[in-house]
Amino acid sequence: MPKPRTHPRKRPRQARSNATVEAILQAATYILVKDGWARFTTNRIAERAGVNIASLYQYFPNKESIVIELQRRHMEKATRAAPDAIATLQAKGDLRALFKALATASMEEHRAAPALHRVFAEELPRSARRANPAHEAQVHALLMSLVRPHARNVPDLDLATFIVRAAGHAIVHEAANERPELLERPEFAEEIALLMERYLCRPEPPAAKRSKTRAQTTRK
Amino acid sequence: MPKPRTHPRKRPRQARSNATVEAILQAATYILVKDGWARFTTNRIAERAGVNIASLYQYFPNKESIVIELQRRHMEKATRAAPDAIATLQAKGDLRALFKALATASMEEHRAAPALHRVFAEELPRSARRANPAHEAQVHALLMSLVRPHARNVPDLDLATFIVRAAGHAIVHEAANERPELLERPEFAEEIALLMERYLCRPEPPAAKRSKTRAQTTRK
DNA sequence: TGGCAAAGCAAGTTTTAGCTTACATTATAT
DNA sequence: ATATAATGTAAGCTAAAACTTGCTTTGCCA
Repeated sequence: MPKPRTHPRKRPRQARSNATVEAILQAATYILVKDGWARFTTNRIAERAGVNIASLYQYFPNKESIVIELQRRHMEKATRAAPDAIATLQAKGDLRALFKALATASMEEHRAAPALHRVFAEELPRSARRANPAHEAQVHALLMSLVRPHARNVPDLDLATFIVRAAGHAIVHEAANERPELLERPEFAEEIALLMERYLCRPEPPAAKRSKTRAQTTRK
Repeated sequence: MPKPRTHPRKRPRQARSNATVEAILQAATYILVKDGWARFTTNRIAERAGVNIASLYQYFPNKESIVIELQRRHMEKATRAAPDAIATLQAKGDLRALFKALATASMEEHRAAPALHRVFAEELPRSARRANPAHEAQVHALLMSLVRPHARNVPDLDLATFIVRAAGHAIVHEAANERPELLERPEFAEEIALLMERYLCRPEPPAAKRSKTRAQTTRK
């Protein structure tokens, strides 16, 4: 039994083959967005791209590799804008501003390619999903470091960071799917930022049971 | 061309056939949870259930109907517990307590069948998903009515409700998938409740630009 | 106890998706 | 301009998945 292929047989070298690859990816995007994963077949992709199915298999070893390339490109675009947004905002030193910027960036990203984003997040079978725990952990650590200096009276910062990340992502994602008009409203980003700020920046704890005023807890 | 079947050919009438149906659903659950949608095939289901594939097609008109029945049963179980939790908590009249109870209920539900829940939420193709906008709208309206009496200085309650719902659901769901141990910790529910309460129960607005102390805005 | 409906099954049929083979055409470099 | 690599395609193969047909067995009830 021939082991399943893992690399493309050829890499596009001339302009013509490059165009072929682009056509394939464009057709793949179209089909994925319009018809979903269930009807995402190599035959259909090749047909819509106007290239022969065999050509498709010259540049992609298998079906999965196509969707992986789509995700790679998407991620590339998405992460290009993030760092400077963070840097700019960290200077301001304001939790609210930070989250507003993050929310806005996320909203823009979703607005740019809402359907594709939905498919990546919801519709791909687990096998085709970027299982990238390292990246996830990195994001988590970064967010936590951003938040730490401004958090007030948060007993478990790791937990809080988890909550903030999950909530932030899901809110924008849900909005993109169910209420796309929200992505156009700046107040939406403001509300998200407010949610985060009020959660992370808490008043002095009720001073347990006995001590009424003390309470300088910054434990851990 | 024979139109695609939509109803089962037979309904189980005797004990034996009833057991067959149960075996099918049990096997379907197992496969869905263990191997995911991609390997969720009628042949495999029948094999694991120990029944003939043709028998399966006596009681289920097609593959989708199996997963739909699974979802129906799951929802049935899940919604049985909700109403009294709400009723009990509405009496208390405390936003924090309400959200803590809701979060706890959600956590328990996820804990009971985490894998199945994940599959329903993430892995099913759109065709097999319960597209039930009416139900969604109902939940939204209910939550908004629960929250309204306690919200303070929330300019757009509909938006806030959307945010709260999306966030609440996603946080528990993410936890179930990535940090299942959180589902065991009561503080987790407390943190979620805190997130909601602090977001919905806001201090008097900063009184625009000039007036320093006044500010009794409850606009809209 | 025999007749009939319910239940069950072996062994298909059909379709289609993923992928390959074998050959034809086009570009590049010398 | 011609050898050679790059690119393209027609026509399949293979396997598996959804679903049927035709028949046998089981249970119910008079």
